[in-house]
Amino acid sequence: MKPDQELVEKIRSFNRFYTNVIGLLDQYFLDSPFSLTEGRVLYEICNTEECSAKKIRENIVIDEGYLSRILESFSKRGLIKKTPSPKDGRLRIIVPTEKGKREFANLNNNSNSLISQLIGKLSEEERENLLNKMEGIRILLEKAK
Amino acid sequence: MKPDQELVEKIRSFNRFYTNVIGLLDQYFLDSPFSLTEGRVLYEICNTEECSAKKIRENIVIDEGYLSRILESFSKRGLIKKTPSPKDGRLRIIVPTEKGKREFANLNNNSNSLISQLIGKLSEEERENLLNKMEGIRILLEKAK
DNA sequence: CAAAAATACTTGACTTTGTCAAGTATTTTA
DNA sequence: TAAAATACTTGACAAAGTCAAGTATTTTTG
Repeated sequence: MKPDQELVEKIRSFNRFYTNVIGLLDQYFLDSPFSLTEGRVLYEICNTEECSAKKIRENIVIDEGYLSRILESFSKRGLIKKTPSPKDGRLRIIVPTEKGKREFANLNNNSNSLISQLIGKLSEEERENLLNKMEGIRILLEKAK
Repeated sequence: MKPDQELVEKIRSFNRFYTNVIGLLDQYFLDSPFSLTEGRVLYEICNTEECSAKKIRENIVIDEGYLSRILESFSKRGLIKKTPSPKDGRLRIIVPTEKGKREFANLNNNSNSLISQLIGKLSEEERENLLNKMEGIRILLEKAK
């Protein structure tokens, strides 16, 4: 086995493990009015200045038509307002309504409480430790890009 | 903001980041004859002694009927052999064929090369560092369960 | 400046993926 | 030994995602 091969296998093992962790944490979508993808879209809408479908697609990989329909559904549900950009008539500026913001906050709370649960049994020190490792991984992987 | 709230938010941020990493690494399924779920099932089949649908469902969350159909399709594609267990006639023992093993190895190679690519720009020291952090996270989260 | 190309979004038709519930065969329990 | 439980299968359906053509607007270019 090449020296690297073992490392790669261990990283894959971690990925399988962490895929499960994420899967568990995503359970909060089950009793929400949103699918996972809708949740991600809503996240982008609530965290992007001058949001548009174009900008959303810069951040998440999603089919243009599919996204268009999700936005249409959000609009019908009263979660967002779409208005043509005055600067560029091709763009639709997307703004969350109060209701949209509320539902997003709700979703966040549910997600947060699952995470709180996950780290519930860890001591303060262990939690810091966990976060340090996470941030370390991020720095390394971002560097590697 | 509660002291924990900030930590939770940072963990979520890492999760979003890592979801993307995993998404990128899962691209290797795109030009394979398997869907992501099929890949996971095949993984279980190739890594479980006396494998059966029951055992697969102990390791991955999947609808019983859906799994049954995936296994049926694997069988038709000549990737596995299903035979009733002599010990318990309700169970079907699943064994990968040579072809199944080959295709699984193939899938692994593709996945491995994407990971190699991911860590390609890291030094030996950084790689070890990365793995240490991953294993640290796993230990912490498994402890927290 | 007008025609062509590109961009942003929408829509229709379709495939894939996943779910739910009822059904069959076998084993375990009472 | 009848009833309940388990392991798997099947049919009908719903949700999620993809592909390609179409519309409106803007940018590029000869």
